[in-house]
Amino acid sequence: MAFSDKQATPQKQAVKSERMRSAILDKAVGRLAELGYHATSIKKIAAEGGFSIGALQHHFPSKEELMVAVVEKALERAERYVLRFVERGHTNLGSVIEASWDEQINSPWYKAMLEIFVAARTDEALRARVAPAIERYSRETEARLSHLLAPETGGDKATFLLKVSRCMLGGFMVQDALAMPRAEISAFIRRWAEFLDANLKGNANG
Amino acid sequence: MAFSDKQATPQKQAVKSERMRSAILDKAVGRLAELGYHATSIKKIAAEGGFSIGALQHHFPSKEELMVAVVEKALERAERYVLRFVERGHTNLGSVIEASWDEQINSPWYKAMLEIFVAARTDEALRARVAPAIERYSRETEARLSHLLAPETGGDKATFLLKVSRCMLGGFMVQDALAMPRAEISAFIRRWAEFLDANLKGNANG
DNA sequence: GAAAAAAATACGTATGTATGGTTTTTTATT
DNA sequence: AATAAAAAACCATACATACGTATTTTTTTC
Repeated sequence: MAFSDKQATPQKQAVKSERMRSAILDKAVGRLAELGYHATSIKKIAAEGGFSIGALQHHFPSKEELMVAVVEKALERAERYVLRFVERGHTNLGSVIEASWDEQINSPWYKAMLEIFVAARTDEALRARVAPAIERYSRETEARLSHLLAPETGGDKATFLLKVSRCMLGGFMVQDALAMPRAEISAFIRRWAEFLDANLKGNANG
Repeated sequence: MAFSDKQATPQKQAVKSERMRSAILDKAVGRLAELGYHATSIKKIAAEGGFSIGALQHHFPSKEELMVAVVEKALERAERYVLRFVERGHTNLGSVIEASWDEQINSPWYKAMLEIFVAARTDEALRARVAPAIERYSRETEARLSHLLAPETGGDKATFLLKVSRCMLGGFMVQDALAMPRAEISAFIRRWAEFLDANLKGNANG
């Protein structure tokens, strides 16, 4: 018993630590999605999350460190989402995109990531930390998808249109969706999904 | 002489005022594009522009007022740009888009507008002021373009793909272009332009 | 001399981080 | 096995700085 205690307890700290880290990240994402980058402060995250500034600083020594961690976790989630879709056999891009609009783009994690991306455009140090994660995600996901998505068309065109769709949804949310009623938004997304499928089924060039 | 002076000068104040207004807007755009929304302060604009905070406050009583003015002027410029293109007879969307990437999306005015859009997502008051301008721009531009762009296809599909392109370029700049070498960026844009033209020349369904 | 424009300063608030102290968990010693 | 030392996790406060705006004063235009 004493023996097993000594072997079991050494993980207690690591578990607690990981739990706190995760809680901080969740709160950070919530605040970023709701308030935006420039209104999301370390103090607000701590206060609203119920943990101290000291604890936050211990796990993420600076705001930059925290933001990088958010992006990395958000990209992991996005990667898992797309792969899960494809591995289930949904090879038509249209339905993937239409579902992504609700479940991905409009999720707190994506919105938080977007805030950080925009901040990174004008923050050299932040961009240098974030860019590799984006690049890796983009490369790996596309490589894995290229032979899974619509294999009869070679996958190349599908991969291209997936990237286009990703950009399109992101830009749409930032620009147009800001001033558009819900019904129009989903109609627009649906039309794009239909356009995609029609374009991928018909021919194999591209 | 005194008489002619009195008649010539009554516009002096209005001219000066307009000049100052325009100078402030230009500096604001420059700072927004370079530093981002949260690092663009009234004080920095004033200091770097060489005018006092009082002058700035006189023309734009609040930061929100200034941001709204930037968006309105930016949208005017964007509208003029597209219309000029089409009125010159460039009816193939691909070339419009390819040129837009360099001349529009990567211009300070667009970058500044994007910063404000993103800020507006989480700033209810700002969004309420900005949304009508976006909506008007979107509506009017598309209405005027729908019968000018690729009229043989009915214009509807072309208008749709123009909107898609706008969103795509915006999202691309925010997300992917952040971590992409220049050569890859322009290759991607070119491929999209070619895809557009192929898609609009071939058939008229959509 | 009245009005508009521009300037200067002051105020309250919030930010990110550095610092020093407390508690909890782990490791080492006996 | 018990306990002391070390390390990791957590906490509270202080500091320098920057923000947007309100206020008051000066200058320019009419």
